[in-house]
Amino acid sequence: MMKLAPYPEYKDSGQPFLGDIPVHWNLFRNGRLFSQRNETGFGELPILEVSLKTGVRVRDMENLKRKQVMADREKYKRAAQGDIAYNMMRMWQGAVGVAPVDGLVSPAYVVVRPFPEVDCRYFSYLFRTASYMNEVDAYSRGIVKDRNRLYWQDFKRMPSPVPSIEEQRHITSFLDAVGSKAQRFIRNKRRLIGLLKEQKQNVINQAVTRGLDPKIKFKPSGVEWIGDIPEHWDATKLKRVVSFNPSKSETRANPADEEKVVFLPMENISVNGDIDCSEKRTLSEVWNGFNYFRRGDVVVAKITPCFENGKGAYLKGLESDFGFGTTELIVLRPSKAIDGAFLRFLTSTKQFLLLGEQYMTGAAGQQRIPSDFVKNYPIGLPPIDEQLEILEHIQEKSAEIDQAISRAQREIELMREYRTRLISDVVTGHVDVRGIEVPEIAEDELLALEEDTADADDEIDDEGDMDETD
DNA sequence: TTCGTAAACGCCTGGGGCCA
DNA sequence: TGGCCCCAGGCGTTTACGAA
Repeated sequence: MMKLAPYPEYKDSGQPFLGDIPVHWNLFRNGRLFSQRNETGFGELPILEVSLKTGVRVRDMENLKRKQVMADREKYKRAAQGDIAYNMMRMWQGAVGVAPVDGLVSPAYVVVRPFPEVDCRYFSYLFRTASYMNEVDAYSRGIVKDRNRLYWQDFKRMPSPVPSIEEQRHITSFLDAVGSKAQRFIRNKRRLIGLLKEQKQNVINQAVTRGLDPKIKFKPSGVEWIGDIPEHWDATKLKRVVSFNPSKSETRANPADEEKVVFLPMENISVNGDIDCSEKRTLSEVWNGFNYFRRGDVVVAKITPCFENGKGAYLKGLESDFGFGTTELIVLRPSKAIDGAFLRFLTSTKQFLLLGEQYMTGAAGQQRIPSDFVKNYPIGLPPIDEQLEILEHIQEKSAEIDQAISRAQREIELMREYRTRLISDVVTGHVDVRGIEVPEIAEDELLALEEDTADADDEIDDEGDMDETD
């Protein structure tokens, strides 16, 4: 990260949200920088949309995700290339951007045309800073926050810090370059996280299907896609060591009782095997129509996409002795020959999930895994002592990998914080970037940056599931 | 008990209508 | 034109329910 210094001299802007600004900067009302463009009757132009995520872009009419009701294109407003357009209902959330081409926007949007001393990209950065959005909120009107609108009359009263046009351009180029660099960093970290997750899965797969000692003798498992297994392991099927969907009559509980037990809907089971036991229901509520299980059982989701995502859990930490859950689970009760945690790993391996996908039955989109597939799933089974050693090994290796993943996720968060803070500091004049040389950025890199910057905020909580197509 | 499928639900994005 | 309310529609996920 580069070392940046403040400007040599400052003056009071008179605006609490800005504080001091460089002495050579101006503070103008937006009405001094932009005029409203209210032109209609250009029905042949492409439709533009403004959203919180993507700023302004051309709407893809051929691959519309939703059918937009478009009353009359002639009533849509024209936004010329380089104008700023904002969604008046969402401006306080940052729904603003620069029109990439001449196009049309909804009559509910506001289009502003820049005067010659304005570089719209600089103002697009400024308008999306947290402090400016707060100010927008204060200038917006509406009876509830969610419906606050920023009308042109109010927008034009808002003050903005204004460097010279040359400095605006330099700042914009600088921020584009920094953003591009940050995005590359984040992309690489995401790749790393993806690889680490894969590595963790491989550690598990390797350990539960081939054991820990690569030097021992192997024998053919008899199943082509499993390959060889250690010679002293049993080649068997899950149904030989697991009982399926045990009967609730074993609880000897009275179904009419008002006793409360844990209830697990699908959403309370996570893909990493954690369960949320906070939901409790009475026996009379759940006795009929739901799946029964007890502490120490293993559950596997059978419906798409839960199965494909590997949803399932080892119910070691179930808060009540037994409980009930959605019928979209298969309940597996481990025998003495197999440890519950080992069983959970076996039913979350890549092989199990990929093969299971091929056996899915039912209507597209809502398929289920047949219980026969699970019952007849072939496995290599080590002696119970060895299973425990394997579990210990997985735990140790997973902890190391999890640590590396957390570190990478934290680095991404820090980079985003740095980028956001830097943009805010630069466009409000808190740091001086005039003397810093800006590297050239290719146009396609710039376009990618615009998309990525918008997407990035959504991905913060879920780094692993991102589409790594680039 | 298993399976097929409709429907509910939440989230998200964005636009239209009505009235003053 | 402004102010406000409500609706449309996509999509993924999950539940509910009835038939086999």
